[in-house]
Amino acid sequence: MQKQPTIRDVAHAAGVSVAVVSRVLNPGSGPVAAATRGRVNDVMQTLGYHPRTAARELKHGPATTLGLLLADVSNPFFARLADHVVQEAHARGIQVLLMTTQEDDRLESERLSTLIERRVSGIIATPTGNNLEIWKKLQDMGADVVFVDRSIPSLPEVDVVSINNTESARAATALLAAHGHRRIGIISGPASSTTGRDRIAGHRQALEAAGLDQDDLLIRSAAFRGAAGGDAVTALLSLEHPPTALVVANTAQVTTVLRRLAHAGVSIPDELSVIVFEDSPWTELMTPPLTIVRQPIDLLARHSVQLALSNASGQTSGKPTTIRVEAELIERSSVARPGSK
Amino acid sequence: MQKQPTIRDVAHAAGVSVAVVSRVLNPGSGPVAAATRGRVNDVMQTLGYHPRTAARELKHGPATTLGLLLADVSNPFFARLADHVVQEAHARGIQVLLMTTQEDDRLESERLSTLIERRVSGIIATPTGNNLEIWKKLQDMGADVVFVDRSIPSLPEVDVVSINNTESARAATALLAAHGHRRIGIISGPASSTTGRDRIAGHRQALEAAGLDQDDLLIRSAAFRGAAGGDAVTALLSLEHPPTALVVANTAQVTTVLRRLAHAGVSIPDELSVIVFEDSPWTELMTPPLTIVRQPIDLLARHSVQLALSNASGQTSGKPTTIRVEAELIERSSVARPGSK
DNA sequence: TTGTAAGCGTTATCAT
DNA sequence: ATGATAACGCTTACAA
Repeated sequence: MQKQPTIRDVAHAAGVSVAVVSRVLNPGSGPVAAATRGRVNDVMQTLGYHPRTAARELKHGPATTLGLLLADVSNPFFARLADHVVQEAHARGIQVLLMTTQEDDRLESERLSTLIERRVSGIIATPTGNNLEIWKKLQDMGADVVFVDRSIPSLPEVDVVSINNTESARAATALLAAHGHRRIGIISGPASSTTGRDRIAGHRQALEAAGLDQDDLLIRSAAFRGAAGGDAVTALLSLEHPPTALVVANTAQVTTVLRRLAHAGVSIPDELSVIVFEDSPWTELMTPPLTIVRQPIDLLARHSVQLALSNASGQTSGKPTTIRVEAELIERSSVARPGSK
Repeated sequence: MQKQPTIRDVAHAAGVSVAVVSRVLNPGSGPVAAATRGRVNDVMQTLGYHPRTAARELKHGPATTLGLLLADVSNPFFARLADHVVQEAHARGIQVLLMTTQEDDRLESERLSTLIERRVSGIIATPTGNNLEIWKKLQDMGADVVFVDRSIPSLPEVDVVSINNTESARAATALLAAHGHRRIGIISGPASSTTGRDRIAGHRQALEAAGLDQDDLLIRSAAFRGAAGGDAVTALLSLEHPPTALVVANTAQVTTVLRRLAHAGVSIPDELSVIVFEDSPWTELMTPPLTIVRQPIDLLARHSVQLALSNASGQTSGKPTTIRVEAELIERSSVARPGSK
């Protein structure tokens, strides 16, 4: 960008003082004669004047920028989350600085630093699970942090917005059990993640409620990145007693799991019933259409932005808020009775 | 965020002047005794000091923020583009302000305003095609704009990074023709978009090269948003002489098209051969696996960031740059000879 | 109603 | 090697 006109240029051209220009810039900050206002506005127009955000932010904290720290935006779940967060934020006149961690705590801490330096008014994040000290420092600094999707148990002070992971997984496994499956596998996120742990817990609850054996061999924690999901499938299939049903509770690994299943020639649902945590339009286009657990991404986004911003408004509620929205189990055709081959 | 320590607090606590602190903050900006540097660093550490970006930006223009203006991040293509842009930017130490337009020019112009106010060092955008005056003004201001994916023909001064849309569509249609299809349909983006127009042009080239009739009824321009793709399918299928092959060149409408096809009970590729412009992992998981046109998103992102930033560095090459990267036609199983039903 | 001037937190220029 | 101090562009008491 070239040398842009400043508020002084406008003032001079309009034959008024900078204070007056500032007042027409910020209506309500002081009186301005209608005639003057008109003239000033005209000048701004012809000069192509745009107030410089950096200068404004320098005075008061910038209640105008939100940091969105996601693992990765290639993952459609996070992408849609980002989309909604951005829209919610824009609706409130605030902008979003998008950062990604690739699930790498080193990168996460770097991103957090720049977020701090920018004095963002709030941070919405899917934490890697590490960098405990930094998160702590952040909340000590009075930063308005909201964890979305996942959380960090040892940081109970932070606001959290997510689905009820335990219940969602419980419902999925329960549906499978209700169809008569006795050997139900689950591929979830890493044990270090709350989503991974909670979904496994829900799975176990359903197993217990249905009076089924808890075979730990059927429970697989797969990393979010890489081919972990596919490997878990292979391991599961080569078991002496392989599962007849599978819950894929690791959204980031759904396609790798399905690919491996396809390569292995496993037919769904005849040989294996499947439920996935994933709500892409593609799930419905599969053969057969997949039974899924759908997360209400719009709600996750809305609440996250709300929290991140309400806290910023000084409404330090004191108590940390945890919002759990309901996920929806959508039955399609990838679940059948076992042995229906 | 609470009241944070400033450079003055650090200076005071370390028993030096702010100038010294600034020098340790910006190595190379001046000499600092090793001992002093150590002391200052310690103080910064214990005080938890972070230099405020807004203040820095106030001095010199912020070569530290990039605006990324996309139509919508729910679209996996744009999502992956965003992901790569963010990574490329971070690798260069610069941050990304993510904005979306929902293909709405009103929103686009608002977003552009805030980008201007922030004096971002560059803007990477998928323009709606309107707001001509604003884009013009932007380049007059010396802003570093890069159009990615699409462009605006009447703005030849702007850098553009995209695949060769004409050639990509030509290759797709040519493949279909080579399989013996004589009635090949195409569903592309709106005629107002360069991608829409170029891909249709490529389609026509292939038709001509193959000596086939140009039936305009087989050419459908569908809006990026909404159910336009599905409607186009219905229209195509109800033709007296429906196509035996279809190129879906509107990435945003691929799933709606496939859904409509599925509902209509059209079997692929027996009744209809299909090629889609889309590179989601899901395309390979479909039955049958889809033949696709893959865009090298990483290259699009890398070049975009490079251009947006190199221009910013004052390297005003003068001439606008247009970079066309090659898309890849990946043959899978959704294309067969016609009438193989 | 309008103008003056003191910051906001950094960087950079000159002195010392 | 270090220290004052004047910007940077804007907001905001406080005067006029």
